[in-house]
Amino acid sequence: MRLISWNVASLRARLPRVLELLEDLRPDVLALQETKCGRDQLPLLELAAAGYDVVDHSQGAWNGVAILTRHDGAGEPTDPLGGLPGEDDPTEARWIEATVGGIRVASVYVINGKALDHPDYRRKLSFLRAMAARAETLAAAGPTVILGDMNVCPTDADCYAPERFTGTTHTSPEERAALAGVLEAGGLVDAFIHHHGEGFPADDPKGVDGPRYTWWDYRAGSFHKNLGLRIDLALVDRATAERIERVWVSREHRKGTKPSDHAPLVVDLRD
DNA sequence: ATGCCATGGCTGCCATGA
Repeated sequence: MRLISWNVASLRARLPRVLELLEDLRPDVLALQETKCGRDQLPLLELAAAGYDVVDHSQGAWNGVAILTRHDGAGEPTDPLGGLPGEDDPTEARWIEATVGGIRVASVYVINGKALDHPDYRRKLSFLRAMAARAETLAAAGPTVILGDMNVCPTDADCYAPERFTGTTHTSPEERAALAGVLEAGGLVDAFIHHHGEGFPADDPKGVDGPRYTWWDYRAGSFHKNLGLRIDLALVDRATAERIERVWVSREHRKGTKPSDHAPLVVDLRD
């Protein structure tokens, strides 16, 4: 079973690249973030023609998450739930979950936070606390995989220049503790680290398992200089972690025409 | 210190991103 997490930064703008990924990698599950379109604007016909069903939690111009499932894949999505229980602003579309192939799968786009003294930063921490509560509930009920853009670098090794991020979002101790709280509450592991260990190098992005980072700024040639962040994660329960065959980042899908600034994170599970 | 690039919304810029 193959699950992929990808922040596409507009599904409509990225549709050719999404269709390319579906054909190239044939995931059973594709968790999308930042679809940035209303439900009535989703390219359902094109995705169906590619062999995929969609469950979504859409807002309009901002945010938006979805879970795509392959028709002949691990199973149809059942019991979709849009919105994170306990989130402080339900009008922001940042969480969708559904059961696929016996796993409760969530696609999440965590609040950016903007700056440590911005109200959104407090909301980011609050959102992560609500995620922890949800992770605990889901993991108690069965196999759980939370895929998405966490907007937090778990450690300094997940940031190309941690010294430049002191006093900003994404690397603050509070955010890291809040993210760690999600893993602790659910008894989950970071699939990439579980598979590769903390020592996976950030300076060999062209290696067989791809880069450590999942995001690079569009500007200043950051991608080609490998100035990136690892902020897109797959959080999985310990039993499901035993099924991990490979976890890797597809650098190829960050290249080429009109790429997203995020690369897809691929999780391959043994059946 | 700011812009670098890219998206959407509303129409020549502003908001957002990480």
